[in-house]
Amino acid sequence: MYDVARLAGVSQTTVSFVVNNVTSAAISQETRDRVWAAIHALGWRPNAMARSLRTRHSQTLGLISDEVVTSPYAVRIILGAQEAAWAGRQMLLVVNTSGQRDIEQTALQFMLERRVEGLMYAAMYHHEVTPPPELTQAPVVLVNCFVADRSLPAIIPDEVQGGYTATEALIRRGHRRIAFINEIIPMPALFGRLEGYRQALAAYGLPFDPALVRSCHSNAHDAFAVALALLERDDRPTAIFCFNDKMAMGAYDAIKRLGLRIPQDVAVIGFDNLELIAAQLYPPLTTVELPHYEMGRRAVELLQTLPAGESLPPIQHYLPCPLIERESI
Amino acid sequence: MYDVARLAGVSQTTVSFVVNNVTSAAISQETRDRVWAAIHALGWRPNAMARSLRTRHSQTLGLISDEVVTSPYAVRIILGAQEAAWAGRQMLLVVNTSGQRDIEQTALQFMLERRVEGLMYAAMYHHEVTPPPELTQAPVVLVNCFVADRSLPAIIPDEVQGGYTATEALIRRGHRRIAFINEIIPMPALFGRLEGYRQALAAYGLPFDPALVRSCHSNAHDAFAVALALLERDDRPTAIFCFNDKMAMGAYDAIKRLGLRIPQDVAVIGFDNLELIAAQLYPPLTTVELPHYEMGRRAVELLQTLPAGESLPPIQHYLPCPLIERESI
DNA sequence: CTTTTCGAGTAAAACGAATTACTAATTCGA
DNA sequence: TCGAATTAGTAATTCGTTTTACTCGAAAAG
Repeated sequence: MYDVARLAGVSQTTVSFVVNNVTSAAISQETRDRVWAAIHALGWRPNAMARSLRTRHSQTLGLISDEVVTSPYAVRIILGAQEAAWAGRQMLLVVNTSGQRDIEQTALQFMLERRVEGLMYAAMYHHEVTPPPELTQAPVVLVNCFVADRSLPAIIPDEVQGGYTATEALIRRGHRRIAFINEIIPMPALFGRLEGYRQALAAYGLPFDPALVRSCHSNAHDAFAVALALLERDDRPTAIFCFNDKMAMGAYDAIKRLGLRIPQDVAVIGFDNLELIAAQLYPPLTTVELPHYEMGRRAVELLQTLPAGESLPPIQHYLPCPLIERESI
Repeated sequence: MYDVARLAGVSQTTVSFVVNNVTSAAISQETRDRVWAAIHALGWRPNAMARSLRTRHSQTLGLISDEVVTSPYAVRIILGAQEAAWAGRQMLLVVNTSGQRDIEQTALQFMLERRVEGLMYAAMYHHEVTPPPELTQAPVVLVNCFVADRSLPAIIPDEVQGGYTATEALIRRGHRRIAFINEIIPMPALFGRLEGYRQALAAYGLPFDPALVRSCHSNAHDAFAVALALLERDDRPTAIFCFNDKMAMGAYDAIKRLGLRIPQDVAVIGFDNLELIAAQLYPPLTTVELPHYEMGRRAVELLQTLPAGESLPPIQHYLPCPLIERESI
């Protein structure tokens, strides 16, 4: 900056004023032009560290994730966060901990040393977490996860509404016997979606038939077997709500194996909206989307609106899971 | 740091020496203990910006990607880069440009202002790129892409070897009539894999039959039609090499539709190793993996080994695409 | 004519560490 | 017993900016 000043024949202060467009300082247009010319001639570029040191603003947000980065399920959390950060002229510092506690700890230290202006702690799938206590040394928001006592702000998908939406979409298509192939490992999604399924049935005056609700591990292969069993009953369901798209893939196989057509004979609806599966299946799969992008975006926006020095109130933000209509129902 | 020094009854210099474990300075164990005690009592944490300003090391690498972050295809580039960066005590600054030129430009400025110690410019799929010229103001390496004149170092998958490996795997299983459903939009992968396919046939003394090589858009639906046509010939192939896993998904549908079995009647091999598809299909899909993780890792390692101030020689590093054996051949 | 007020800029003090060049006290070696 | 070496530490400078509190001359106001 001193070099630029010398070349432009002004003081370093003036260069700073020109670069930052400081309105309170009166600098003539002529001088501004000379300064900019000098800047370009020298190829000078401000040093963000010096600037941050002085202004005490790092313009940086930290994102610590267990596996989000790896998993196609939730990469969009990062994208949403990154685009929102970008809009606020901030950069995103990303660390994937692969679930290792020590990495998590160190990553947190690193980010705090870099004076991040906000922290996001994200999980690959919606579940309870126990983050390190230092997390609260910067404004923090949990993404796709929550702490047991709900003492930290969190952004999570509204699983109940998602289950309701999926079921309702089938009911509206005239289905009365709707099977639900659920996940078997206990997790919020399992309970929430089941609850939504029940609420939708109740809302439309349909009976809840326990025989139509099955559980298995959430992969195509296991769901194939369950769907087959379900479809070989005399009073087979006319629609299947699958806990996720991978299971829907298995259900497709079962339906085709029995020579039935989708959606004419059996409708299928999934959950997750994994483009790779949902859009590639034939017919394309109607599904409910987990609002990953939206969660990332909202998280950053919450952090950005925060007055300096304060932390976010421990509100649990439930984000809706929208219906993605394709051709399977 | 001054506060810590005061509490410990030493100078700020001493605190710095203790914190950084400076061996050239002789500080008694007793004093060290007192300093650490003061640090913990005050909850002091070094300020990375001040440190970087003074040391002129940002401990940061930048990763600019077009869509990598979004796409399940290549997220692993980031993971590989991040883990390698982590191993070198560096952090990764990630920006996804969504292919927009202006975002790319600004992101680059931001990163240069933050004095990144290295830059990676990554693409979602292997193709030619024209990055902004400022890219070379820091050591840079292209990942999964290259420039026309090969004047920048790049890390790219060895498509030819990949095509060869896939074809060879089928030949070794005894297949003699091997179809290849290729991508139709011109790109390095298309030409490379075809070349590998031809080389493998030649190496094993098999004739190249143009009738067995078809092209279509790389999605399940179009590949379904092509596979069907291929399998309805009198002299149908006993194996199909698909340009990618999505197309293999379509081939599976076609084979099952015709009542044929995989791999007994027709073997299928894919490319990409998209866990979501390859592992969920039945039978699980044997495929060739694009070394995304490895590319990210190698890129960072190249940057890390670089002496300060120098830039990498414009070597094009071809990384092998390993065979992932499952049950479809 | 003074006094104010502008306009156009400048000097100097932070920001929070790392680092260099010292000092003062002790120990060692012959 | 005296100079050299070692031990234990400190003062002051520096990194590259932002920002506050000036200055200095000219025009406007009274």
